[in-house]
Amino acid sequence: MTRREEPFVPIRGNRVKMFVCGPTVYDDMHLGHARTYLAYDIIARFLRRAGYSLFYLMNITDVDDKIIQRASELRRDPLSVAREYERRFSEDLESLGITSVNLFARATEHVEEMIEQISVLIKKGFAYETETGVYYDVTKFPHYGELSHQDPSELIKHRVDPDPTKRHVHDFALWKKRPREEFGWNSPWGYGRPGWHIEDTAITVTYFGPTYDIHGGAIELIFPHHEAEIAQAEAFTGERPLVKYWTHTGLLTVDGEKMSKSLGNFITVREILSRYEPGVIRFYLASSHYRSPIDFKEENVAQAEQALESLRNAIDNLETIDVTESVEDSDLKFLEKARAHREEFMRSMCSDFNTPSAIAALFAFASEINRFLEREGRLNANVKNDALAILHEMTSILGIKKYRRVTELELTELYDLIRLLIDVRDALRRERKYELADEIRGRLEQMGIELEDTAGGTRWRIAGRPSSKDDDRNL
RNA sequence: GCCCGGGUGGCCGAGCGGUCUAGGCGGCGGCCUGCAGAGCCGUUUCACAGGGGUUCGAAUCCCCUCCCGGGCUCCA
Repeated sequence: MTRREEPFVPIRGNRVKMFVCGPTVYDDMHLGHARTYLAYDIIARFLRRAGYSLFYLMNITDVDDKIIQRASELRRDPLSVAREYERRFSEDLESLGITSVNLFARATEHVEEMIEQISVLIKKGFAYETETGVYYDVTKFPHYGELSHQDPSELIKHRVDPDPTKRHVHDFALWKKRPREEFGWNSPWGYGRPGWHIEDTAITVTYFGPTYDIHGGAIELIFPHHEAEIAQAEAFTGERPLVKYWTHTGLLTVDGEKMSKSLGNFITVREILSRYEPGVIRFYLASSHYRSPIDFKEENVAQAEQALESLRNAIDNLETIDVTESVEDSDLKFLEKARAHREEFMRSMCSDFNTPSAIAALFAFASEINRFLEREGRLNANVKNDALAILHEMTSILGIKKYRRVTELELTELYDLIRLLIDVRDALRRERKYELADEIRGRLEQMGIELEDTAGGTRWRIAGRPSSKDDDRNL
């Protein structure tokens, strides 16, 4: 509300309640959506890692004009269309590694609560009924517009003609009366369906009560949606604030224009994931601060891919470094540096979840590893484990650890076979029979298997994918 | 019309009053390597839309201007 960064103090102990505006399930998720959900996924991972007990709630808008329109185009039942896209949404979240949401709450399963809230709002004089529906009288709520710095009387521009039965043009619908043949519910005000804004307050008040810690969503929702949420909830419960910390993600644009369904300039998560692995997309999006706008260019994704690869090379280097029992001064120094990089990483994340700055700390660590390896060529075993744990902590907050999507190749026989070829080739190399050795490497490469000779032995990997030794099930 | 953002070196992108440089990608040169890859070292001339101010000192604060985007239907 203050538009400033403020110290984060949860309402109760170390418990944090976070709500993020979820999707309207009538089409597939695109990169713009991914940007927002990814930002909150990282925030959630970080808060948990920082010791907070976080409950992350997201709504699913499964009743809405667009779904109904879509359903009628397809001549299908709106609810089945909603369920289908909800399922696809979950699949997309999963493939992006967005696993931090505790509970998804469907609008259609909270209609009772919405009706109750609307009844109370009418009783308290904040809402009124007309022949077309029930509306919230924004003049009754003095704080309306405070979050987005809007003066209601200045909101004069309308791209759609306001409903003529409303008292004020900016009053918003709580309940829309609709004919029987449409998808809807019975209510004290007749058959119809709820307005869009009421579902979130019904859901958050149900699960979180009158006030909670963090509310997330994209900046485009700040007005009127979030204003409406505040007006509804605070009028209903009589308590304020509804939310202690409001956060808004910046928009993803394409050629300077907002990526959106209506403009048709969107690229779906499924599409982009057919070309890049999830870690790359996560890294790309995390390379900008969550509040900043991002102008999408595929070449920048490719840039991110390069950057991520060099980071992962450093991780590989640390994982495969030779270990010794002895502890050298340089080992201790290295560990000290590793801890300092971790501190820097966490400090960045504490500063309004500054992922780009946190990533810089990660690169500093990577460079530390490579330089140490170059200089020392070995590392104490315990120090190595500690350093790897630190690295794991950092990469798992961002969710950019390596993915293993080569399940068809997980057959140990195949692994053994590749290893055999590598061993044979190494023998040839020792005998300086480079032509044959290079032919083996070349042929394997044609098959999509890349070899890389290092001081610690030959590594291999599936082209464009993380190295074989990586086994990441916990992203 | 009103309310918000944003404009940083070839590209991406932090910083938002002062210390030495953010960081990355790309380019170039070198080292290492049988070669390749990876890595390391160096380099890519004094970057901050423009103009005024405030200040000992501004990319960072104030004012004005320009450009781009978002909101005031629905939209992450």
